[in-house]
Amino acid sequence: MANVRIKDLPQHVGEKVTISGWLYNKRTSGKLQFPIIRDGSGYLQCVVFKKEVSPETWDAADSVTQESSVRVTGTVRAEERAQGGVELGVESFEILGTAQDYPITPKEHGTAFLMDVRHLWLRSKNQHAILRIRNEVEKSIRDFFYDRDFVLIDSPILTANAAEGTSTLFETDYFGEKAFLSQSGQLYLEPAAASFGRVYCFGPTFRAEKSKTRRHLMEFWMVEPEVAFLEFDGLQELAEEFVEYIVGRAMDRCAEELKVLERDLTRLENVKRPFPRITYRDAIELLKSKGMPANFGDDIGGDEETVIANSFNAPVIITRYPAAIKAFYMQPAPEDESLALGMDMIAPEGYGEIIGGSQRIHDHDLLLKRIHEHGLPVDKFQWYLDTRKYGTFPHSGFGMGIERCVAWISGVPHLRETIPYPRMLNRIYP
RNA sequence: UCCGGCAUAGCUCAGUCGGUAGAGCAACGGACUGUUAAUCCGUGGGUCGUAGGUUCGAGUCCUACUGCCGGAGCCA
Repeated sequence: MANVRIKDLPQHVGEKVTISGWLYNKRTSGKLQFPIIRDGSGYLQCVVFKKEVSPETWDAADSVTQESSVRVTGTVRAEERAQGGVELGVESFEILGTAQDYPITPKEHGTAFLMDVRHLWLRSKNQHAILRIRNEVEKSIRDFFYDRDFVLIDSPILTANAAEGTSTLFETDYFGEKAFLSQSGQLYLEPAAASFGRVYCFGPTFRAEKSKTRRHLMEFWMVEPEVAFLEFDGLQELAEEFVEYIVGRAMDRCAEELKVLERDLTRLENVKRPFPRITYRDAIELLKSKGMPANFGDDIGGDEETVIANSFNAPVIITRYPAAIKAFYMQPAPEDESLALGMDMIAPEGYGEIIGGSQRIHDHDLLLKRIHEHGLPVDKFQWYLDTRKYGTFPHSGFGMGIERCVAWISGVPHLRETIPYPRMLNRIYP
């Protein structure tokens, strides 16, 4: 008999089916047992009456332990008392693999312990819900760009040079030469934009910074669109449309998961265009008015971001930063060339910067000057300068961190739960 | 790298003034024919992170170290 997925059972009421999965929990009452099975698609209450089954089936259901794998056959029936509205009247119950002393119990645990057993923690209800939301976010990102005629350009992970010359990179050996794990695909996308007009990359990125906060991972996923002939205002519109779309998709298609996580949906319903936009100068004034120590020219730190985010209901776009505190490739603002046409999008509720983007310098000589000013090795950037040498064009792009986005949508406080196997300071196992 | 905190049963924790190690959950045994984190009765389970010091006596006080957690910086 073919397996049926638990989520499809309401369409099989009255039929005899076989379910394969793992024992989530079990409640017993003498000659009656209620094993709860999960199969990845849902949870199913099974009912085993001693007098209705063989001694072998009874013993199997009686002795089965939490998280053992099982195959159960029985008749589906509608039952109000069961979660999900259906239950399975068991005829046969078979243990495929016994789980001996499963470490995660239905009671509370600390995150240090849970991270040690991350490979098992993935089975838990909340983790399952978070990773399903991540799955939906990743699919909606691909749909968004595919539907708008963007071409996916997979950027290299092994690179010869530090993209922005700022962050600390993981170093590895490349047949006797130094190589680094990529911290951004952007520089590789700009030339590709001259081939397709609209491109994006989506993959893992690596930062060797010894960050120890809930907003940081050593290995995280980033999506980076890059658009030819798109200028600064259009870039902000693209970022807004993108974020509104992703949040909307998650609310549409992950309602069940958001409910499991007890996410306050009113916070997500506010994510509608246009988002509030303020300049860096306004942001500094706002911080001062809230009594924060902030001066023009300072970087906006985590605490400051949260204060700004809490002043608005939707994600906030901050624009026109001092060029001195931003990356070398950002286009100067036309009205004041000490400002850069860079934008950050700050998520609400203290989740921090989810998007960073800019219009790129397209003038060859200005870009060369900036490379010199930042002390970067010109020879390593020759290929990057070529985009400005052979038919240059104004262009813009941004990067969005997937984990921060998923953490915000899911309402989980720490990034480590939004990626299946987080790489953090002092943690590369499992 | 810097600042703060924590380390006791498989897990989450309590442990008073320094005087022979405790609870809940999990595991195991038993009772129970509609349970919803089922309930009830019982059993087993410990090198108190490591090393040193003070003391008649240290889980408890002191020192160092290790590990972990949270935050800062950096950033997405």
